[in-house]
Amino acid sequence: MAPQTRNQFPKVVIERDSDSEPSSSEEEEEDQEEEEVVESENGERKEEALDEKKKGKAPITISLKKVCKVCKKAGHEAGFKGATYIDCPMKPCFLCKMPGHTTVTCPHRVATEHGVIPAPRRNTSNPLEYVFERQLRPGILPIKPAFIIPDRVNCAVIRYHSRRVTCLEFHPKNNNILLSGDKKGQVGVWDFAKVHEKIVYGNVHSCIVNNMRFKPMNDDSIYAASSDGTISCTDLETGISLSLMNLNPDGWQGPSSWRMLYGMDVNSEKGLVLVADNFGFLYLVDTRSNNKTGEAILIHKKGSKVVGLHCNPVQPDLLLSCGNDHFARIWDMRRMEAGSSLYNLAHKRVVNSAYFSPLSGSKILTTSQDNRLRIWDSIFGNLESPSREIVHSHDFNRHLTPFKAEWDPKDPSESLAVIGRYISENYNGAALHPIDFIDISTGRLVAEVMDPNITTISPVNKLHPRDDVLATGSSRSLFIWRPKEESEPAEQKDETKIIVCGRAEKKRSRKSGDKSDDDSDDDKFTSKGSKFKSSKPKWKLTGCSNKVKR
DNA sequence: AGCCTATGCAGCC
DNA sequence: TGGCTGCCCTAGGC
Repeated sequence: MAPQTRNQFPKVVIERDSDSEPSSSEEEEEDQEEEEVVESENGERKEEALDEKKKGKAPITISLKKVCKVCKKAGHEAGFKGATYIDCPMKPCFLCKMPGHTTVTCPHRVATEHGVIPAPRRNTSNPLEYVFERQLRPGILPIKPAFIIPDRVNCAVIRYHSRRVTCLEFHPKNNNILLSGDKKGQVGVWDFAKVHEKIVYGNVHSCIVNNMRFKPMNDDSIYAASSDGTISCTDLETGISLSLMNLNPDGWQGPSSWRMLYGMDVNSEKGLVLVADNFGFLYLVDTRSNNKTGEAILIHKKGSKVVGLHCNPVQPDLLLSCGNDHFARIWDMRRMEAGSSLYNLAHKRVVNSAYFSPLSGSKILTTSQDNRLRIWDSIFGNLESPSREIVHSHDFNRHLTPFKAEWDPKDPSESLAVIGRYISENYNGAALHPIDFIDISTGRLVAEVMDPNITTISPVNKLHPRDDVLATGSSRSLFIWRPKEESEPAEQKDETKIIVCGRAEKKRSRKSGDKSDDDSDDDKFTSKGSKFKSSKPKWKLTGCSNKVKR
């Protein structure tokens, strides 16, 4: 099956604020040439060589032996051809991990259904399930309303953070405030309605911010868990941060003792912040006294990282954890002790995230590094095996923030999830990594959302709790997506507002190494990173500087 | 344009 | 258990 070019980009072209672009006719010619090349490569290569000879081009012994960049063996090639990635046939499929075929011919890719492996429906006589079916199920809409997909970039801050974005959080009340944490330990507060209003607090943590949660009863403050081993509580107005817990009071004593905090959630009923570390332990912090309560509890394999914690939205006693020991585990908060989990949900690889469904709390959605999403339809039903597995490309890569499938908190049917895609696809000659909306009740790919300007992978995504808005963290940039307005001729309505921050971290020309008062260059945001021609990015760019407050 | 690097996990011994 | 090695689509600086 030949790789296909998919999707036409809407001509949502606004305006350029510069005349220094190369003339368009030139570019178009180049575009055509490139297309020819791509086409010929889809066909027979030998013919191509013959053609070359006919044309009289010097056939300098470009050895006919093709050497694969991936496995180094001769006879075939792998890697990018234009915007299409050709797999090495010697490796198992990059998507589903099964041998015998490559990604291009993977059944999970060819099928629009994205590949669902249904689990056998077992009859259970579990009384809890009966209660669930009687009492909770009627509250969940049997007919799904049409999904509304935010599929158009409304505004963005390019290179907002100085390192890649690791987590996002919407403000619980103020609809236009987005928080973002980064790998360097900084926290951004952005008002995306007043696009220019934004700040980055530089002194919150000393390395990766792994999770943020708003403080219940005081939505001016956030908790953050970091790989520096501390939980912070930061005032969003002032940026003043206090540390609730420090697991490395003696500083760096080597990697075998350095504790990092990953999973975090707040249980407001119990007045607790729950955090877990890279050695398998859970810690509880009282939100009133800001002090650790009780002893650390081993909740995953000793020495393994616990990457996610989630409190059930309707049953405050239920906790869900997941981690590098390939398990997601369900706990009863009333009796937390090592080995006392209610259920252990097995995965083939590391579990990047595990979330209860946002409204009923009765479903579980997990993202695992084996390129599969797993869904358990009812926590009161049979939990021995997932109800469905959905093959989806979200491989682990040490340089990327781990992918996490996130529920749409507004979907009354609790069936829409969003997750970034790792593998790229050829969209009009550009290799782009879309953000996928998946109906987890069927495995159907509802929408793949992308923009020719975003050439980087988007592992961090969050759907707005009230509005039809998607926030994306991709590399160091943030994007806000809204639904395309059908009624308007997309042409001019609603300019896409893009703010481009400093080109890069400033050289430490000044003693402090701080760049807070520098004016950063307003350079173009183009798809510079892309090796491929793409539809021309034509967003109007607004230059500005990025304030980092320390 | 092309090299370099940060640094997570798995699999091997 | 621990140390070492290798890794299929990174991103961005130099």
